[in-house]
Formats: sequence, structure tokens, C-alpha cells
Amino acid sequence: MSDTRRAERREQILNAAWSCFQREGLHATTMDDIISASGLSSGAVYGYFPSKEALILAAVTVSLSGIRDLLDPLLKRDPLPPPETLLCEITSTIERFTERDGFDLKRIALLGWSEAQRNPQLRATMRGFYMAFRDKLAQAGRTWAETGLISPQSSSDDVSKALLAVILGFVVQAALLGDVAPAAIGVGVAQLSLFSQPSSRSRRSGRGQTPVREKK
Amino acid sequence: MSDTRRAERREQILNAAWSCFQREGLHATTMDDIISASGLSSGAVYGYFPSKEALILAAVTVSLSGIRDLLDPLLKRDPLPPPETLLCEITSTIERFTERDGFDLKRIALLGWSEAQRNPQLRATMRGFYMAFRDKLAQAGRTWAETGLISPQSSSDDVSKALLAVILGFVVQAALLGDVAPAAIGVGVAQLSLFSQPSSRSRRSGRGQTPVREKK
Amino acid sequence: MSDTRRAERREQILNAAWSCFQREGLHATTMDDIISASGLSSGAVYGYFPSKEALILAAVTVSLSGIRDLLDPLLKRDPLPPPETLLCEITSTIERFTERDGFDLKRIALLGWSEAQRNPQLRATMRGFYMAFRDKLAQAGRTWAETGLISPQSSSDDVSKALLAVILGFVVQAALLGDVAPAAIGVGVAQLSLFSQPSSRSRRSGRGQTPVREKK
Amino acid sequence: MSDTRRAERREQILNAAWSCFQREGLHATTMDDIISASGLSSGAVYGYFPSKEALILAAVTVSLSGIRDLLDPLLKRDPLPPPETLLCEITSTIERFTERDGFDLKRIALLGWSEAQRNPQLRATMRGFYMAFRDKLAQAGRTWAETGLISPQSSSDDVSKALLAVILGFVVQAALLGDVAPAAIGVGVAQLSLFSQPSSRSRRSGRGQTPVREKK
DNA sequence: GATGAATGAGTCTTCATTCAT
DNA sequence: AATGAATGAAGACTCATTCAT
Repeated sequence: MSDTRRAERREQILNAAWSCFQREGLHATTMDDIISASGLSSGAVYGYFPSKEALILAAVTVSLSGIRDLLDPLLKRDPLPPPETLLCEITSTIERFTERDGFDLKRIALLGWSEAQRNPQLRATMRGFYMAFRDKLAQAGRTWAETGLISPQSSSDDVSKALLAVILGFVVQAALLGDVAPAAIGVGVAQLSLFSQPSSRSRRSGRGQTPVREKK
Repeated sequence: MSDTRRAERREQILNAAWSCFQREGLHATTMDDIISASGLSSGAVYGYFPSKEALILAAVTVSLSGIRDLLDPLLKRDPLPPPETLLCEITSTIERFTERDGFDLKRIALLGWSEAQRNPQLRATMRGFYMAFRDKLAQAGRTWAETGLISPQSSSDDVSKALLAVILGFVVQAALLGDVAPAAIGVGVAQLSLFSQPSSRSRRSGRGQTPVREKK
Repeated sequence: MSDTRRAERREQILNAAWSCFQREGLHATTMDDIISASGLSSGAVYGYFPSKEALILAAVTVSLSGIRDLLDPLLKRDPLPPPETLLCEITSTIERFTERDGFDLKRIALLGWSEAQRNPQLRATMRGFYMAFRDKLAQAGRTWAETGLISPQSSSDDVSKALLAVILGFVVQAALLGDVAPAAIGVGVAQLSLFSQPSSRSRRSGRGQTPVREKK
Repeated sequence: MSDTRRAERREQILNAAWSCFQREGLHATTMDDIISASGLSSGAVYGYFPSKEALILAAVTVSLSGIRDLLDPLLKRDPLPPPETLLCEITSTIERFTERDGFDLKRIALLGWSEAQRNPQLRATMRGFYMAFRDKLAQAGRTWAETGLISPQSSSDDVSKALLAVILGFVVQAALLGDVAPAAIGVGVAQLSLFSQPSSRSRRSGRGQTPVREKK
């Protein structure tokens, strides 16, 4: 059997799995659900994925790759758009990913995060993905600092954490509340800080109860 | 049996449930796990909660109330601290909630969001909570606009969505990557937009691919 | 639930298991077979034995204890009957064990030996049992040598191995061919060696191909 | 395809089967195990053996033939060695069969006996083999009686049963306990009866509990 | 009210066998 | 003849829930 055919079958199964996972959640989906949806026999499915866990891992990994392939080009542009614009583009891309394939990436992400709590391999995969993504955001932060779009004193580490938080938070909020347009987030972030004081002052604003954060 | 005694028992069971849920996840936790952890008999537990689903719902609801009781006072102050400060206080409070009770609210949140995908009642409860919380954030946004801390033209709706995104995103990122100090997020957000142009201009920065967002 | 009641249930399940094992063999017997035969539900059976393997181990162990309790008294008598008589008594006892309980110990033994090949725990249990039994046979050999019933130069080790072989061989032969009366074996052994030369000569009879055996 | 080629393939498959059976047991060995070990495809294996059961039967039959080809010459000699010597030769031959081919005939025998309990065809094959072998032992018994090596009054039937028991018992004991040198058994049997009284007396020694055996 | 033994439908997974290529 | 992907009927085991004591 050709590699192409095998890859096709794997995708066929993975697609079936995703549509079930999305409808029922990761655990409430039974292998029989996936098997029926895939149109194959149980034995055939197990010939491609050795266990339900492997199927979940593969499904998450493939989703992660898919979204990375869409997001990476946005971050590699020269010149890089300013923060608010980039943010809008990222959230819009996430939103469009959903619309195109019929899979709601946002809901899927929530399922994966939950599962990662108790599946070490999945957790490792996810950590790897998000860490790498945040590194790219940090690079963007440095680029902005160099080109004067944000303060030259800014910490690329903090900036990347804030950016990632905003993006992940968009995903959660959109999945749970469903009334968040992709552009709203970028706009809101911009408005939020327009009149903020210089960050040197912010640093001092930490109160006793605020854990001291490591300087990078 | 007195109401007090009943309430005590319910809390005892709920605590047992949380510690199991946190360790194993919602689905991997069996009723026997909870029953053993609670120190009661299965019959007794079922005397207080009619089903596992009810137990999950109650557990989530209680957590949500707990965190609301902690966050509400922060939002009701007069004068209200500026955005970055407030953000730091909120993330710090979430972090401290974990430390104090031994329950990691962040991991728990992830479990709840996942479950809400397929449990309508849980979803409704969560929507209610987050909607109400976002309303309070919108109110804060209006206060800031009135007091000149942010632009008077800002949309309190966008601001509240951005704020909620940042907070939820902090939760996800901290749960998954574990290297995010509460203050880092607020600081990063502030640095992100320090030199941003007025939001009227931001609006125009959207490119073709960015869906036009509905004005509220 | 009282210990007595628990023990009763265990025996009820073990009896069901044995009647299935005997009919179908260890592996061809399904848990459902045993569950149906026991009159309990699957959950109940699993409440007493955590796995099929545990059930097999328990079943074999109980059989082994049963036969030991019957055989031990025969070996502890004073005065000890001569070899042939003892052999007949042992084989007869094995035969009667079958008749009384409706379980054919001989067939059961064959199943257990086979399973012991790939189940380390079962193998260890069996080794322990047969080693202990052979030790008692060796003791009998020493007693006979002391009382002049066999040669004073005889090796109790060899004698015990020969005795055990005869007994186990009776079990196999009776199970497979079914036409071996318990007494036939003892009689046959006696006739076999009646005119044998002194064992000093036997020692020399080993041919090149015969592995040299350790002297004890 | 030539008959020679077919026979070669069959042997190749049978060898693969034996090495799997020996390692895993009859039931725990899957057809895939055998197929992999044989280096052929599943379709090919099924071209030579119509089912797993047929493969087991063929494997056992071949083993039985192999050991018969080795043992028969020992029994057809003229003059026939005395009992103890013959016994040692037989056990040594069984032991050597193992060493030469890398297959432990003793472990294999245990598997086959167990399987014969529930496979009528296998049982019939085995009965045939052991009955025929015992007949040859009975013939040896008659020869010994004629040549004065054992009592002329001895029952060739009883003698053959005793001999077979000793041989089968050696197999079991060696497989389970592993510390039995082939010669030990013959020596032990000889020592066991050295000073026994004439068998006419033995007959009377049966006690109440010893079932009276049918005279043949 | 409390207990915890019992229930049994449902889950994941295996594996002997077939058959289109 | 050979291949090996596909089949699908079991099989072992789990676990939310009940109910007799």
C-alpha cells in the first residue's frame, strides 16, 4: 500500500475523530463513534492508530501543525505590522481556520488543554508548540522595539507573554461566549493602554501581594 | 439532619471531588475515587448529589463563586486603579487562590471549559459567570474613560473583551506553561501599546483579510 | 459483609471457574462463562478477583492446597508403609479427590502446568508446591532406608525424584489415556525392579550419552 | 509448485510456530506471531494450514513423530537392556532432543497435553501415540520377563503403565522444576524397589482405601 | 439515614480469517 | 500463488448507579 494511500486513510480517520471529538468531547467520544464516522472497521482504525490515546495525540498534533503553518508566515514578514494589526491578523486567522475546515479550532483547543492536564505526552507536545510560538512573538517584540513601535525598554519576554495571553484568551472567550469578533481584541488592547504611564512606573505598581517577577 | 450538617457534608464531598478532578481530570475521575476521598459511602454521596454530572456542575459553580467573591471587591473600588494595576491585581488574586486552598484554579478552569462544550447546563452556568464578569470589566472601562485613564472614545465593549481575554489567557498560559508570573501579563500589555497610535487610526489598519467587526 | 460470606462467595466463583476450566481449558474459558456459571454479575466477580489471571492463580492454588491436605497425612505416618503401598495410596487419593468433588484434579493439573509455562507467578507457586512435596518424599526415602525397606545406600534425592515422577506420570497418563487404575502404577513399579541388580551396578550402566548426574 | 518446495515451506512455518508456542504458549501465540516468525505473508501461511487449530495439530504431530523416531530404535534392540538402563536411555534421549533442536520437547509436551483436553482431534492423535508407545513398552516388559530380568509373573500391562508413568513424570518434573538429570529417574526407580517383596505379596498389601484394580 | 455489595450496559482492544489486487 | 489490508465478532474489564439490609 502506497504511502499516499496510508496518509489518506490516516487523514480520513483523523477527520472522523475530530468531528466526533468536537461534538462529544474527547472522553465522551467512543472509539465506536470514530469507527462509524470513519467508515472503516475497528480493526482498520487500529491498524493506523494503536490506541484512542494515540488518536487523540495525533489529532491534536495535526491541529497544532495546521495552525502553526497559518500563523508562522504572519510573524516572518518584513516589515512587521504594528502590534494591534498583527494581533487582529492572528485572531482573524484562527477564526478563519475554523470556518474553512468546518472544525472549530477554538473548541478543539479547549479540549486539548484539558486533556493535556493528565496526558504527559500531550502536555509535552503542547508545551513545545506554545513555547515555540511564544518565542516567535518575543522576536516580534524585539523587532517592534528596534523599529520604535514599542518602547525600547520593553521586555520581549513580558511582551510575548502578554501577546500569547491575549491570543489564548481570545480563543477561550470566543469558544465559551461566542460573541467576540477577532478584531475586537486587538482594538480593545490598544484602547486599554493608550494613556498608560511609562512601563518604568508600572514596574513600581506591584503591590505587596504581587509576586516579584524574575527580570530577564 | 440539620441544614448546617448537610452543607458541611456537601462541602466535604465537593472538596474531595475537586482534589480528584484536579489530579485525574473530570472524566478519568470515578465516583469511587470521590467516594473514597470523601470518606463517605457511595449511598451517602448519592444522597447529596444525584449524579456525577450534578457533582461536576456543583463543583464548578462553587469554584466560580469562590473566585467571583475574590475578584468582585477589586472591581468595586473607588477610585479604581489604572488598567495595568488592576490587571496585575486580578492575575495575582487568581494565583493566590491556588496557593491558599491547594486547588489550582487555573487547571480546574481548563477542565471546566472543556466539559462545558458538551454539558449545556454547565455551559449556561459558565456563560452567565463570564458574561457578568465581563460586564463588570466594561463598567471599569467606562470609569477609566470618564476619569481620563483611557481614551474617552474607547469602546467599553472592546475594552472588556480585551481585558477578559488577557485574564483568561493568563490562566491558560500559566496552567500549560507554568512560567508566567501574574505581574508579567499586565506589564507586557502596557508595554505592548505604549507607543500605539490612537485607536481611530487602528481601526483603519485592518487589512483585507481582517473581518470587519460589528460595531456595538 | 462477614468474612464467612466473602469466603463463601469466593468459593462459589472458584467452583464455577473450575467447572468451566475443566470443560474448556484455561484460555478458552471466557470470563462470561465463569460469570454465568457463578450466578453473579460481572461486577461482582471482579469484586472478588481482580482479573482472569488472578482467578486462575487462585483456582490453581486452592487445588494445590486441597491435594496437599489430603496427601500430607499419608506421608507423616509412623510406621510409614513400604514404597509400593504408599504409592498406591497416593495415586488412589488423587483419584478419589476427583470423584468426590466432581473436579478431575488430573485434568486440572495438566492445565495448570501448561499455564505455568508463561505465568511466572503461577510457576513460582507450583514450584514451591512440588518442591515441598518432593522434600517430603525424600524424607520418606530416608525413613525407608533407615528401616531397611530400601537400600541404605540409596540416594534420598534420586528416590524422591523417581517417586514424584511416578506420581506425576500417573496423573498425565490417567488424564490422557484414562485407563490407568491407581494401584496399577505401584504394582508395575514394584515388578519392574524386582530382579534388578544392586544399584551400585546401575550406576555404572550409564552410557556415554547419559549425562553424568550430580552425586548427592 | 513442487512437493519438495511445499514440504519445505510447511516445515518453515511449523518451525516458526514451535518457537512461538514454546515462548508464549499455544493460546497466547497469535497467528501474526507465527506469520512474522515464518517470514511469510498471512495469505501464504493460510495456503499451507487452513486454521490455527490445524497448525497446532500439525505441530504436535510432527513433534510426536520426531520423538517416536528417536525412541523406537531403543525399544527394538536385541538384546534389550535391563529396565533401569532402558529408562535412563529414554530420558536421556528426550533431554537430548531438546538440546539438539533448540526446542524443549518437555515444555511442548505440557502445552500439547493441556490443549488435548479440549481438542478432540488432538486428543485422539495423542492417545494413539501414547497407546502405541505403551504397547512397545509392554512388549519390552514381556521380553524382560522371558529373559528373567523381571518376574515371570509380572503383568506386562502394569509394567508398561509404570514405565510410561515414570517417563511422562520425568517430562513434567524436568519442565516444572528443571533440576532432574535424566539418569536420576532410572536410578531412583531401581533403588526404590530393591528390597521389595515379591509382587504376589504386594498385591495383598493394598489397604481398604486402595481401590481394587481390575486384572487384565 | 447510611452502607457497600451488586448490577450490567458499555468501553477499548484483539486477532483469526478473508479476499481484492 | 502471494500479499497484507480489512473485517468484525468476541473478549476482558470498568464504573455510574441502585437497593436490600
